[in-house]
Amino acid sequence: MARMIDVAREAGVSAATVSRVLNGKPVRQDLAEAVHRVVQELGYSPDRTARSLRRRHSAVLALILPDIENPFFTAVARGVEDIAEQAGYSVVICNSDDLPDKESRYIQVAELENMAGLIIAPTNSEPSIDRLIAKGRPVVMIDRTVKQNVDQVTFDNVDLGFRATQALIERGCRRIACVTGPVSASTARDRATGWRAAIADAGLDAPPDYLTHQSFRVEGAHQVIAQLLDLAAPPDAVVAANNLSGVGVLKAITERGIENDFCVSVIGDLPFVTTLLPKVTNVPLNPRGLGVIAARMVLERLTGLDLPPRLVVLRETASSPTRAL
Amino acid sequence: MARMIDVAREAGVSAATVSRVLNGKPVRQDLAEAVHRVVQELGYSPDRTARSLRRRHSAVLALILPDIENPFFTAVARGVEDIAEQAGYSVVICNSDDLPDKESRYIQVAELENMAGLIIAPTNSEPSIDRLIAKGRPVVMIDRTVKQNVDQVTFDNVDLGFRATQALIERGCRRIACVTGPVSASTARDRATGWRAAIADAGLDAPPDYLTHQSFRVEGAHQVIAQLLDLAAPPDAVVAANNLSGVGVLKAITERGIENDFCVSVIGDLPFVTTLLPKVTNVPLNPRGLGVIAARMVLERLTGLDLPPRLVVLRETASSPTRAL
DNA sequence: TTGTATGCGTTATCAA
DNA sequence: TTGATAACGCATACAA
Repeated sequence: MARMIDVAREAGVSAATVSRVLNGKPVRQDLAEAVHRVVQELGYSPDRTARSLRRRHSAVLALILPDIENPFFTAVARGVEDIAEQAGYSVVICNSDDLPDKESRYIQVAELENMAGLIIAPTNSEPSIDRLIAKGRPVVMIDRTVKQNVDQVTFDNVDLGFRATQALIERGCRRIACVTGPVSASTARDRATGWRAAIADAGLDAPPDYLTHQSFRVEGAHQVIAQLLDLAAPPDAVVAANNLSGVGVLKAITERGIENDFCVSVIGDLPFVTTLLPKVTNVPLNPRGLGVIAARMVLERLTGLDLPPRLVVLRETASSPTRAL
Repeated sequence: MARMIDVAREAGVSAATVSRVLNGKPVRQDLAEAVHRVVQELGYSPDRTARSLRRRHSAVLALILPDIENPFFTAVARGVEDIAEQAGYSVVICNSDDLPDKESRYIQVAELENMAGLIIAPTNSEPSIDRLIAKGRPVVMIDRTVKQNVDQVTFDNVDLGFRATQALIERGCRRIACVTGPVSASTARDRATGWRAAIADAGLDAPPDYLTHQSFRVEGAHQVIAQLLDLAAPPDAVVAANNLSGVGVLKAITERGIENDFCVSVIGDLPFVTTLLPKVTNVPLNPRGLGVIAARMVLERLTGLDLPPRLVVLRETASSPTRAL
């Protein structure tokens, strides 16, 4: 493997000059050209580890996700990767499984591996990012918000919950339940708040039983529907607060054979829906865009932007919920 | 940030001794204990970058996948991550998009970042892994095979194609088409071979038009079905060679309203199928297991196993295709 | 067994 | 602007 010193010797300059050429620092024209030529000849490329050791961080961004098997988050990952790649960064995707401990461990890994920046869809209410911040590493929270004063990108989740519920009300539903995610997730709480607001706005009523917190996965929602339907006054519709909850709800009502008598409104896009489900509405989201924006924010910080932390709220432009498929 | 030298001073030993303690090399009992205590006190942990620079590789495994948005591959990733994590390795997931150039670039990144090992679901017929191999980095190919003499883990794809087709024949289908993936993927070729063998075995016939190569994604399969159905002698059934092809096929026939007159057999598991699709059979796979085995192979090599490259073929134990859902 | 001294490949500092 | 040299933090050959 060619090293910088080899290039230097071959080009008749010092290693320092090679380094300067490679990093776009001012160097005499002819020397720079000579260096470039030799770099080509030898197929030289700098050792990233050594570079990291000096620069105190490596060209890797960490992306910590609560569920790598949720297409919403793989779409986020795609957005992050696309932007990061353009800028010469790789992306480490870590799966926290919505477990605070696992998330903490990955944050530590990001620190110990000297990763350049970190994007987290947080599970902890206050992820321990102080040391990373102290080291000047950009950290951006996505999807779910935290109280810490740090860059964040999120959707307008109260509004999402409101619109998803409103769609059901417009269809004539009157007893609308809400299947949302873990209380630890701000998205789950905020979307439920929107649901409650829409109910109140319409002068409707919802018993406490109608609000259920689950994991944001298929199984949780699948199971909870059974309980909802067994209530003395069962709902005639449900708001599923994320895509996988939506899948779980649809699975449950299809199994019961009531898919034509029960309305479902899903926040997000149903993944790989293969058949037309007439009574399903959804509020589309743009997870890839979320990733793109978060990645850009990290890169901005890396290139020296020194502004106070920002909170970016993505307001979907779609004026009304659209059909699935 | 505490450094090794700080620990050494505090414990009254040299940095070399601290290093030895941390790496399990023989050190006098009391000194080792002192070091451990100080490590605790200071919350010290070694700088991974510096360690990488010395060890010539870092505690990161790269996993290059052709489509991070395909649940089959996220399940593979999960298997890899679970095993890698136990062994103290992080996993970098890279998305090649089935583009040879992008794959090559990521292989280069893995080399330049001094990653400890590499797992690839290859797109190139012969990925350029020579330099990595020369550096002693374990490389394992998964899912798709290559001609190179390197560790590989794959399914018995000919058999999968055979069984998927056989299931349709048993149902009484006679004109069975095959929607498979790009010719560059051995899985796509082998499953088609199995399809052909099953057809021949049953004394049936399939015109050349019945074999179609597409990207292994929803859209390709979705579009090709239109062409198949417009043939003079259209098929009455189709084998979809992977999960996303299956989704595409189901989408197409549902749109045409012929979902009850057309049989589909899918190799792999349909992701997030929300409604019962009566005429769909599938041959289940275990992508997570694939990832687990590949990760174990990499770790074995990392801990010094010096055997010739192995080819592991996973034979599913399920004796007959099972229903979707 | 321990410590000293050196090297890993790069970038930052400083003097020329 | 350039080059020599000193870090960066760790691991190992060698000497003690």
